Amino acid sequence: MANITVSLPDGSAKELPTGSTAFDLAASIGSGLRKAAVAAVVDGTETDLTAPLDDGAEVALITDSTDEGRHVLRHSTAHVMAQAVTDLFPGAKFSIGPAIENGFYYDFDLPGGATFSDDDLERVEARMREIVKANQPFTRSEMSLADAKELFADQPYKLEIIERVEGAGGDDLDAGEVAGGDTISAYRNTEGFVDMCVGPHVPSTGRLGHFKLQKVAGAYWRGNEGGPMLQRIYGTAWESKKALAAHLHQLEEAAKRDHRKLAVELDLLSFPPELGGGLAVWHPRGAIVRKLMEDYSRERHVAGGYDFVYTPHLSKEQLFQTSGHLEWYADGMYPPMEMDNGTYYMKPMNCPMHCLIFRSRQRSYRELPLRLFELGTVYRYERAGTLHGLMRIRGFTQDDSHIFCTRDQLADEVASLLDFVLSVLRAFGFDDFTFNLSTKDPDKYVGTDEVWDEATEALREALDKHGLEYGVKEGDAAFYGPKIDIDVRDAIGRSWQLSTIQADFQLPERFDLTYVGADNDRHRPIMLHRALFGSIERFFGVLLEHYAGAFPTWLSPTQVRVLPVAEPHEAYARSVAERLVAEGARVDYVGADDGLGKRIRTAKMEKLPYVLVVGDDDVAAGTVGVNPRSDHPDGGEVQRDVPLDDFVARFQREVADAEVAALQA
RNA sequence: GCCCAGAUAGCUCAGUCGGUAGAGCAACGCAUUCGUAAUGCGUAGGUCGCGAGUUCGAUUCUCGCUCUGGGCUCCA
Repeated sequence: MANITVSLPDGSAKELPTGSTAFDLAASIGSGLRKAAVAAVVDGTETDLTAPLDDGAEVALITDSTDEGRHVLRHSTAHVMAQAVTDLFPGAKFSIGPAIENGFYYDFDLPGGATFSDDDLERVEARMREIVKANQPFTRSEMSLADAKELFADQPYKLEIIERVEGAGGDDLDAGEVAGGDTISAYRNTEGFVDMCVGPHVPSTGRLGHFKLQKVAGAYWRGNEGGPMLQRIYGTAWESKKALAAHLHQLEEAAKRDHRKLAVELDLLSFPPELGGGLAVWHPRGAIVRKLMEDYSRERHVAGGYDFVYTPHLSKEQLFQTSGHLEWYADGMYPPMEMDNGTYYMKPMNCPMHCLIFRSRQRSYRELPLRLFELGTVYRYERAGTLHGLMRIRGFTQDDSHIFCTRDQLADEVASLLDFVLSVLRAFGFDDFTFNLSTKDPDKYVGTDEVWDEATEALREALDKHGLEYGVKEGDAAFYGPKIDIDVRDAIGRSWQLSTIQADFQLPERFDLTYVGADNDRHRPIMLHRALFGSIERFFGVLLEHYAGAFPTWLSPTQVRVLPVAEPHEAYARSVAERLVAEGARVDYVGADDGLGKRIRTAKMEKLPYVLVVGDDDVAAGTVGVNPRSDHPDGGEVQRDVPLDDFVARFQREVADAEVAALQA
């Protein structure tokens, strides 16, 4: 019997009997690898473990605790879910079911337009466990397009995918479904269930099991709002019970940081139903944090050479006709208000008003770049289903600026903006950024192609000059120009889009903005739209989750709470509080009506940076007991008998250092 | 806007197979005066999200609306 020789990623070679599979290879290397392998990469292509290897093949095994391995587990689990659903709901049509980050989903069309309920999830999950227990093999087969159409004759969504493959000739494929070309692959795990899929899959359903179905949702077929709505089930799947438990635990931790929950617990703000969806009121404790953020923003903008302006919240329709918003952005605007002298709209953006300020008198090239800055509150009609706490609301304030400059100034201006943005974001504890360049939406833009190309090129150049890596989002630009969006990653790894820098050659044209150049001719300025926080509300929400409600001392609503041990110490405690107020701290005092333990606990729940406890010793010696928050960089241990002057000095240094660090960031 | 789920005291939640509701925490009062994450006792607090319908009777069943949560689409 002849042997084959395959090479491994480490460069070594392995000899195996002819007909051996990647699974045999794994088993020959060791039992650990045999258990961990879920698929293989053979000569650069992901392949089932059960496929026979050719002589001379380069083989790398995919193990279950890698991203690729989990992808295989999740995709296979999605198949099992589809099988379970078709068992429980005879006649159910299935469309696509890919692996996604941390899990998978599958979309179904249930007979008679039926929908899933939460109870169905349990039934489906139970059936899935039976399928896993039955350890059914995943068997791959390949067939022509014509045969595939016959096989999936009663699966209209699969047919549509096949027909798309026919029409597209390999382009525009559905990820994870088909490989392209004129062959379709399918995986069968019982006579009754076969699904079209490129694979690879685990050898058999018994390899799966550490999964949990999470939620049902509606989802449009191919994401098309006009198309049918399918029923989607989301699930998560992992390589081990431990990994699954860890993921579920992380979800719980994330839920504890939810800004909506923290906002209630810490009495920061609320969304009264009487106001309507997506409209918030800021309570004193939230408002002070917001004010500190805004003050900081203003300081930085003063230093950055910005001029401050204010503009109203609504305008006659003519303004938004000139700007193009009524033509291109009407869906995002509140409905019009009819008044005796015309039709008014709430402003969805500040830019048209800033254009009016530019145009209010003749401008000289000597004034450029002119940077108009406003904490401008805008109103956008977000569809009801899209609202989400502070992250997506209908009335919000942007730290907005419009910079009018010459073409020559554009590149430098964008480059210095990038520095400015990053330094402001770093001041709030973010240091992991992602950049995206959004290009023209071919269906929704104003202006000529040349101008768009020039603006896009200017942004690209600025990013390149900074040596920043960035993604490109084709067709994601605003209607008036391309943009750079900056996403930040928070303390638990979630990504949020905050800042935006947009180049605009259109609004200066539409508003007929000009400046007089050194040559005494009139020229058209270029406009940059930019927001650093993006929306103060969203930024605050992200910040709240980033810090899990424990704001750094300089941002904390209450920085210090003073607690007397018992009644005799109250006068001294008050004098400590007064001293701290005089030194510029935000301080409160809680008398000895409750036990000390209780009051400390309450302060800890409120996530206060410092609790000062004073008793007999402190009254006698002019000292305090310092109990810092457990996350304090100098350690969270209680220190007794600290001279009040020492604490004041420490506190002031800490706040000043944070501000200096922020300003220098 | 579309699909699913939900709304009971300030907060977290229980409950009513249709006979108008209960706990813990918080609030308030009294007692306690205590050295670092919950002192004890008591009081008050709810047209059970809003509006219709069915019913002798609806917080409970049905429908509509509002708001909320999870998705889709869209977006700062």
